[in-house]
Amino acid sequence: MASPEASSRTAERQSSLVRAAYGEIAEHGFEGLRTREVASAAGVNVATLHYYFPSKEALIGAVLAHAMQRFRSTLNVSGSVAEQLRKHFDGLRRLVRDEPELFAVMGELALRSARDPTVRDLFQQTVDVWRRVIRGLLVKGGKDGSLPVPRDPDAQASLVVAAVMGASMMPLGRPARLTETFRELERSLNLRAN
Amino acid sequence: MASPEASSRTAERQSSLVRAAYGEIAEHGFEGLRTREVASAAGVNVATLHYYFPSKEALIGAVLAHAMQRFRSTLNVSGSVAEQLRKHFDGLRRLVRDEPELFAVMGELALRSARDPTVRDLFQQTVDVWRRVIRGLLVKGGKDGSLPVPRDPDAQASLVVAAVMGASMMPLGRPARLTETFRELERSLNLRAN
DNA sequence: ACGTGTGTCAATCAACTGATTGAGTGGTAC
DNA sequence: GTACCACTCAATCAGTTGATTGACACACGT
Repeated sequence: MASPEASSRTAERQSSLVRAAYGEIAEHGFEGLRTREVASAAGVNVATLHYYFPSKEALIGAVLAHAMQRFRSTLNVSGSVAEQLRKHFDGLRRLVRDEPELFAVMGELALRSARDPTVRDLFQQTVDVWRRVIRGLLVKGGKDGSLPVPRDPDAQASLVVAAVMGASMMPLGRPARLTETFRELERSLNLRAN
Repeated sequence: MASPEASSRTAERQSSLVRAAYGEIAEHGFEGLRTREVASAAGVNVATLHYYFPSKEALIGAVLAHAMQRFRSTLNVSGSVAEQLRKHFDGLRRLVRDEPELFAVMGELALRSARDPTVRDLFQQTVDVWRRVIRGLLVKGGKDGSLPVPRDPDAQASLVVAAVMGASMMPLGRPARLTETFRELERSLNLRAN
């Protein structure tokens, strides 16, 4: 044990490498992810990267965990049911605006999840939690009368998840499309008057 | 000119290489696309591939055109407006079931379109045509009374596009999710009674 | 002063990748 | 038969990639 801050220093270096990899993936995709570039962006040597992460895959695993945790943090909201749903959408809107890289990375992870079991497990689990939260809110809103009783809460939740993923993780043209999609989604859930 | 079928033989070889590349992308993504594998899957030498396509990028361009044309072919439907929309969704469902590789490839192309201008142009254009077709049907259905007059046809069309892309191009868990999403989408457009 | 463990780097390795080369092969025209 | 053509291949090239190596620097306990 060299010093008391040794572990925190290690954690910081790892975090800096993960953030660098995160940015590289957002910019170039997995296809263009190079350990040299990651190390360089983090301001260290390639060997240093391999000192903290035994392999490229281990680094990707850390990026995966980081992205999923980042996304899950948007699921914690409070208030009445309708309010929670509105807040959830507002939070997503803000996240898309302020941190578009997160969705670029999540899109890459989504496609990779079809081939990489490690990615699939955590990614699918996160999406599943997300869908259950939405489903739960819809059902709860139907019970307390703040929303119409849902005929098919599973299907509604699936639609929300699919639409948000499609709109945010794939480049669909002008950003106006994203706004429209969110607006219509809220209408279809009776969260909007107009 | 060696023989009258020389050009058709060339076209066939090119097509076979494109289909091979198509399958490779569906299976391994752009990240795992190797010219050697494509040539091998098509049963020819790497040099033969480069005889028909000057570069890997040219091959990708051909795959792009092939995928987009394949998708556009689902947009041609006939009948009353509501019927056209229903047929459109049925066609999409069938395509997802019978040709899932198409959507895997389109997902890869969608992400790549953020970085590759060539891909972006054709891909965005295709998505745009798609959205306009849906929007047009919704408006027309409102006019002839077969559908409710849409408050915001642009937003509705955007929601459909986003939801279908999210549900079909990204692995969202069990296939039931896809069925649910389509069902709810049809409900939100008043194409379903229940 | 000395030894030890942590962290960092330039240099290098083996494997891989897109692309090219030169030598053919078989068919066609004359 | 021979000159020419489209086509194919094994072998190879140059550049890239993830990962490793050996040397070195620094802090700290003794």
